Amino acid sequence: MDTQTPISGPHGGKRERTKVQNRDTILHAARHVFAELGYGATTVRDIIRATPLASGTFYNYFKSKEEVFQAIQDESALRIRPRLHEERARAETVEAFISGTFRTFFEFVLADQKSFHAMRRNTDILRVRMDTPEIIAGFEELREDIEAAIGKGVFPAMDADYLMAAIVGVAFELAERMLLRDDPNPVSTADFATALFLGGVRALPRISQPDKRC
Amino acid sequence: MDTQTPISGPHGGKRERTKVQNRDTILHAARHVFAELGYGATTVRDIIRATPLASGTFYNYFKSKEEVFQAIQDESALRIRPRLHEERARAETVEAFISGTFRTFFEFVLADQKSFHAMRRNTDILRVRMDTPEIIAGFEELREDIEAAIGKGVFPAMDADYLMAAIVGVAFELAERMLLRDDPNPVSTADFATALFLGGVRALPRISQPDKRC
DNA sequence: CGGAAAGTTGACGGAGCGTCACCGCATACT
DNA sequence: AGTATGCGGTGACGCTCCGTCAACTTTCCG
Repeated sequence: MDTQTPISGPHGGKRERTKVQNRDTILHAARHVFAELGYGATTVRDIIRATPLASGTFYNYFKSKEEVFQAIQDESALRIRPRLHEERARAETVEAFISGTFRTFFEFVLADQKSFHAMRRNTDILRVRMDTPEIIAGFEELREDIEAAIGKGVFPAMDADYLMAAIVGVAFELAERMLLRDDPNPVSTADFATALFLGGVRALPRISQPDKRC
Repeated sequence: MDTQTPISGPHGGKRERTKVQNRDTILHAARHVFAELGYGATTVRDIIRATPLASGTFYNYFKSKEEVFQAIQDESALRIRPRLHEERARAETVEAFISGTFRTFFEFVLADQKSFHAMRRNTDILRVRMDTPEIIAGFEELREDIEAAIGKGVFPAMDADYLMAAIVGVAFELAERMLLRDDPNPVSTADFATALFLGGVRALPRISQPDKRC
C-alpha cells in the first residue's frame, strides 16, 4: 500500500493538483508574453502557444486575456495592499501617513518593476491601466484611511475622495517617471512626493541642476 | 460658365474636397463609435460600418483604429495646448501658474467631456490613455514652462520633470473623479488642486462633510 | 475629347476568436 | 482489483476581423 499514493483526498487529488498547475502555467506564460509583446499586441493565442495546453483548456481557466491580466494585477495588489494599510494605520502624523504611503509604493514598484511596466506600458503610445477589483479596493482603502485619519485629527477635514485621487495620480505618474531614470531611486522620489503633499511646490527639495532626462 | 463651378484649382478640386470630407466622415463616425462601445471594444470594421465607405478606403486614411483615435486626441490637444501655454507664460506668481493650469484644464475637460471620457474609459475596468505626439508635446511644454518659471524666479529650483509628472497625474486623476460627480465643478476642483500644490495637504479647503460618492 | 493618374471598391487569404462533441483518465464505489 | 461515472483536456470548426490588391470609376489636364 502507499506505493505512489494516489490519495483521493480533496486536496491531494490529481484533478486538484493539475488544476492549480494549469492555472499557474497559464499565468506564468502570460506574464512572459505580456512583457515581451506588451499588453495590447498580445493575443490569447500567443499565451496559449507559450503553453503546452490546448486552446479549449485556456478557456476553462480564463475568459479572455483581460481576465488573465487582471489575475496578474490582483496578485501584485494583494501583496502591497496590507503593507500600505498598516503603514497608514500606524501613522500618527500627516508626515508619517504621506511619506509612508509613497515610500512603500515606490519601493514596491521598483521591486515589482516588470509587472508594473506591463501594466502601464503598451505598444508605442497607448498606455493601459487596469483597475482590477483588488486595485479599486486599494483606492477605497486609501480613502477610508484618509477618513480615519481625519477622524483621529491627524488630517484636517477635507475632500477625502479628491485627496485619494491626487495621491493615486501622483503615485502612478511619478512611478512611471522614476522607472525611466537611469538610476531609479524610490526614496528620493518618495521625498519629492511627500514634500509636495506636505508643503506644496515651495517646499519641494531644491536642486541646482534639474535632473534632465528625456 | 460657373454653373456648379468644378474649379480645378489646387484647393477647390473635387479630389481635394472629397479627401478632407472622407477623412472627416471617418473621424466623425469613429467619435460616435468610440463613445458608444468604448475604445477597447471598437473594431475598425465597426467604424467602417458607421460610414458609407468601403474598407479599402478607410486604410487610405488611417492605418488602424489607434491612428484614428490618435487623430481625435490630437485635435483636443491642439485646442487646449496654446491656452495652457499662454496662461502659464503670463504667470508672474506660483499661484497664477498653478491655478491657471488647473482651471483651464478642468474647464476644457468638462466642455470636451465626451472626448475625454472616450479617452480614459474603456470596457469595464480597463482604462486607456493614449499619449499622442501632441499630448506628449503638451507635457514637455509644461516642463519647459516650469523651467522658464524657475528661470524667472517664479518657482524655486526643483526637479521640473517630477513636478510636471505630478501635475499631470493630479490633473488627469482629478478630472476623472470630477466627471463622476453629480454636478462637476471645474472651479472647485481646480481650487483643490491649486491649494494642494501651493500649500500641501494642510492648506486644502476645509469641509465639514466630505463629498462622498461612490 | 481622350489619356493618365488618383482614388474607391469589395472580394479574398490569413489569423484570432470562442465553442463543443469527443474521449481518456482520475475518482468513487463495489 | 474491477468497473462505472463524469471531469476536464483536446483540437477542429464556423465565425468575424484583419489588411491587401486587382479591377474599376472619377477627376484632372493638355
